[in-house]
Amino acid sequence: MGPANNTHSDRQKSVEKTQAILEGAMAEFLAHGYAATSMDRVAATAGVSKATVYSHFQDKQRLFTALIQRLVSSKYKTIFGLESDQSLRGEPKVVLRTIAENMLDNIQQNPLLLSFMRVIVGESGRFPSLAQPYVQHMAKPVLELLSEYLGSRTELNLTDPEATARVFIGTLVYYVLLQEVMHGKEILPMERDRIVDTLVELIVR
Amino acid sequence: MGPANNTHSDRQKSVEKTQAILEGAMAEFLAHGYAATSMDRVAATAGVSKATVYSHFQDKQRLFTALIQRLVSSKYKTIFGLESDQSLRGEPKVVLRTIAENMLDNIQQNPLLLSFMRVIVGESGRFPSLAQPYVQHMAKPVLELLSEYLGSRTELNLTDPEATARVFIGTLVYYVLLQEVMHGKEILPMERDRIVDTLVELIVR
DNA sequence: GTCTATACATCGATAGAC
DNA sequence: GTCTATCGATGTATAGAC
Repeated sequence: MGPANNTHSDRQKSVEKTQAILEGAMAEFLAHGYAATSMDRVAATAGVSKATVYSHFQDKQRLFTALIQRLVSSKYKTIFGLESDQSLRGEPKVVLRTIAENMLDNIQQNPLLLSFMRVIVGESGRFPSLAQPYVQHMAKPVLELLSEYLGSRTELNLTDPEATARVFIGTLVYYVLLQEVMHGKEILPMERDRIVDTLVELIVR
Repeated sequence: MGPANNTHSDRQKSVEKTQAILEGAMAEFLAHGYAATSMDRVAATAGVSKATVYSHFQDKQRLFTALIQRLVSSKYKTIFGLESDQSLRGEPKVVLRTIAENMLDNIQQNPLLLSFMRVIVGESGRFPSLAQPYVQHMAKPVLELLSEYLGSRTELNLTDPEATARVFIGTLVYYVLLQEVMHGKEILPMERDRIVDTLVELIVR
């Protein structure tokens, strides 16, 4: 299976290379951010030459943009474990606890998500065109689904379900941000159960 | 004791240059992040030569570190408007609302704080030695002061004041992060009064 | 202490062979 | 389509004059 063994379609090989380039780009950009990542390292990690990278993506900005948009619109939708409405059955107390624990589990078991948070926040100044898809396709669906749920459970007597959803998600995001992303775990320890307990207790009663 | 009162002390001039360099470094690093900032631009913005920058700070990393530590340990302590306990008098409902509004005011009227958030989060992977002072000197004092306050107001009947403080601060930080830092204002509008109202209503009752 | 000039490495991007 | 080799620009850091 050498490079000269292309008896049939080169187009098929091309899409494989595209995938390899995107995977190399993911590893490098998530590890080092946009500016500190070189196209040489992307090419090396992808296992192709630099010229091949440029034949698939016009320049560094477009490669970075393509990567982030791909991450935002497909794979990472499952961050919050909130894809379907199937998980919304049961007592609100249990449902909310499950949502919170799923979200924290997914992040804790996937270190790339921490890198993704660093990059998407760190580059939001120079790449507002990437921050907005993040808001549109990751934050918005989660907040809307949770708002809808909180509003539908009239027994909770919430005066502002949308704002309450922000409290819920915001508390969890800040917890991960402080403990994991900013390495605050040792300096400012806090068991995650205390966060989840408090959140559920404040909202459900 | 003015800076012009030195007949021929070069040591006095040196500290002025040091200050100029740090100001130039602040403008550049906060605007472009660590990797995308060049020492040439820092020198130009500071109004000195590049060699002078290197005579005051050994290398780029140490300049960046010195800048961030300075920002963390002095100026930006007032972010949350929570320096003294004087603002903690009155009904909890009023006190909590005031704290939240002060914090949001300070951030909204100081765009450099948004840049600071982008940089401190974005570089937290490669500079854990900077993220930790941030936790130590900025997040921790605020959380501890608020925890102490929430715990002292026994009429609130809070089962976990520390975790409740995390809910409070986390909601506000996430609100700023989503609306301002990540440019979510237009896509996902939310009046800040709704956030503050909901937060106060959940905690005080 | 501060400057100008420069050494040396690495960057993004491209040309030309196959 | 993919490679090797390379260009021009720019980066960090330093040498030497004053």
